[in-house]
Amino acid sequence: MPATKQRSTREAILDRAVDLASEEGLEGLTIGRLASEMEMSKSGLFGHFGSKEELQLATIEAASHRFAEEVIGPVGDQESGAERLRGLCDRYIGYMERQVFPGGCFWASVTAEFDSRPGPVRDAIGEKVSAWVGALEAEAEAAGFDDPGQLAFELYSVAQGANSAFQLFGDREAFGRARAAIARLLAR
Amino acid sequence: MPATKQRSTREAILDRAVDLASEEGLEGLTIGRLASEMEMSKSGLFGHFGSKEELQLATIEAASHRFAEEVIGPVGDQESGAERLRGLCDRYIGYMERQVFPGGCFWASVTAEFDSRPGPVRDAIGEKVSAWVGALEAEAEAAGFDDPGQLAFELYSVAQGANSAFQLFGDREAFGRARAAIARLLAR
DNA sequence: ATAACGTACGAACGTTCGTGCGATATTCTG
DNA sequence: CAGAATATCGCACGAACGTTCGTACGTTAT
Repeated sequence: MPATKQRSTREAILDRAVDLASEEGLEGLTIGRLASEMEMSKSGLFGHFGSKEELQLATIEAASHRFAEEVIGPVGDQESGAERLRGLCDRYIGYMERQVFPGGCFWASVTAEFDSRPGPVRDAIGEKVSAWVGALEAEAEAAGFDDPGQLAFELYSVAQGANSAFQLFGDREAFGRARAAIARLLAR
Repeated sequence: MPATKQRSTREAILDRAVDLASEEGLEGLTIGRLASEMEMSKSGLFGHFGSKEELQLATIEAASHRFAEEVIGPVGDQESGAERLRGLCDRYIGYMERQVFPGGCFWASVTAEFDSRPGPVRDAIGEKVSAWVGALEAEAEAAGFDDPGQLAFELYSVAQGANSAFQLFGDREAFGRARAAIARLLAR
């Protein structure tokens, strides 16, 4: 079963790539380093992707899957609207708190890295982030908030702030602050 | 006047370095590229700093000066407390909106880049950011808010969110959202 | 049996990185 | 005006970067 073997190798690479990129960035994610961590040759690993950019794009895709599994999937059984919105926010903060990615929120890292570098990588990041904020907004709308876009923006901001404070200062208190802010926002 | 000449060259270098770093990051800030943009030799430029890390630290210092000039200085004549806090927030959002740094908020960029890399550079960034958030908190306290730390965290978060949305999506509306959120926070 | 394919390898390419060394030009000091 | 100090230069280095090459080993298909 070569297809299986291939895919599992590729997936193992990407699993590690996502962790590495969350700490070192998508540019700091180096083929040589990734290869040595996977105990592969550079060329063997490189063959799975064909270019560094393809590796970066595949890494973004893999991170998106992990994010969906950790944050969106678990609230699938909750009713759309206020309840699911609360669940999403809960999982969102929890995902940062237990460091699903070792370098903190993957999207915070790579957004800051690529927001001044136009190209396919930046576009791919933008699509993922936009889809996530859009999901928050959609639930806010279903919950009947009168300015869902504003609410989604603030929820996203507060989560970003908590991630930043935790990653830079190790300040776990930031998660409590974020939850308090979110609770107040959702209670309006 | 050699000291003057030296310092002005060094300052000119750092002025460009700060702009470059806000777009490419402190690691992407490369001595070769910086030298060619300054129309200097690599070694000539390198002599001013002695190591890349020293260049990074000096760049952080220069960015801090520019930030202080643009955001903190202009509100010096306002009365401490609610008035100055409002002024600081105003200048804070304005500083992002008119892109004092071409890559957006310098601190947002370098924080995300270095928050997983312990060392003197990360420490220097942490001190600057902490001083800024501390300043917000101090004004919040002077203004009589009952949880200044929480307020400072939320103000900082919302500004971060606006910067992120603007840099990634070019979404200027985010500044309006940020101002609305801030106004609501300050009116409590 | 043999042809084709997927996967991995080691070696090398050209480029860029940060960093040193010695020489030259400019400027300040006595 | 002589000499010390400073600023800048060209050049070279070793390492790491992304990428390409030719090759070898299994597995699958013919």
